[in-house]
Amino acid sequence: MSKEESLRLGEDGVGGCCPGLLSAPLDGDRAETLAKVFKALGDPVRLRLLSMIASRAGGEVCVCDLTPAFDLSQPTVSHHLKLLREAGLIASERRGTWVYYRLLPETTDRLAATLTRPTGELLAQAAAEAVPAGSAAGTTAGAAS
Amino acid sequence: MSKEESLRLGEDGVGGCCPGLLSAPLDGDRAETLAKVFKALGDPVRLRLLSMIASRAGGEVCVCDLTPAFDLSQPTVSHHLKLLREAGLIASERRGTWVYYRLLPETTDRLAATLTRPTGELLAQAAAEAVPAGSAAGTTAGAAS
DNA sequence: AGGTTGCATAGACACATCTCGATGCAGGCT
DNA sequence: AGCCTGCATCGAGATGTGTCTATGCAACCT
Repeated sequence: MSKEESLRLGEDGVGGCCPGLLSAPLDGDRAETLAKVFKALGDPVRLRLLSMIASRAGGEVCVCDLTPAFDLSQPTVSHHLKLLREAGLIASERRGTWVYYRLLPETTDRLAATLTRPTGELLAQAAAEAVPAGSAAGTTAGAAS
Repeated sequence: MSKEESLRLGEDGVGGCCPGLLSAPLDGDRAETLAKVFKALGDPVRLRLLSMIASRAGGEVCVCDLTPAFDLSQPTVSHHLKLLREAGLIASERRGTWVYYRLLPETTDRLAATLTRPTGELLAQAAAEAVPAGSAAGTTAGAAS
């Protein structure tokens, strides 16, 4: 359990190197890696689990608190936790009888960065919204047929 | 096609109202809605499609440019585009013979916000990283066994 | 009109995923 | 030791997903 094969999004996701989804075409390998993390988030049960873990005051939640919060069997909840763990979104630690889960914020931070548009576009949009309409007729290149 | 049932993440995702995944436990309905969008991102082909669309200079891409970029049949690419559309991530418009897709940045913006930690935690972590270790022994409540 | 091209839809099939009950294993009790 | 509790893993069954070929529809071009 200690030697889990959890995902690494690559150190380059946030630091300014790799531009994220929205600014460059994204090669196949990175797409594959990213897809695994998004797939882990693509289930309402896992989203609620992650949310419960992340929003906990102490930063940790006992599985014994998570399981009864769902209308699912204990093995099913355990299965979902495993997927979140393998996606690198959470980590677990056993202390005595109980197992505690905590968020790995690096991963969610990197995901958020991946979904964030380059600053240039944000500025452009802000400008476009500031000047409602009318004066800008033809700003988006030549859309004429 | 114009009356698609694409998802709305709710106007509250970003404006400061709803706190995102990581700061409050996330009720079942919101989890369900969010999961659909993440599920749409949980496939490498769709990630690459979204990336190609989002990073295009003019903001639009013709399907005729997307399809040959993949080692997949035309209906398969069309299917993936449909899922991205139904998730509210992209929109399509037909002009003459060709169909053009463009990013809906509101959705990715909201997703990024959903994955962003509340500012308090960011500050706390920045502080923790600034002061490497040693002086702070016991800042995280009582984790002592 | 007839033919051609671009894209979407329909139906089918292989494979993955979600869920469960049964079982295993670690740690704490009496 | 023996038992009980908390969590993980196993194997099975139902459902969902990704992909294909075949087909349909819209727009353009003789």
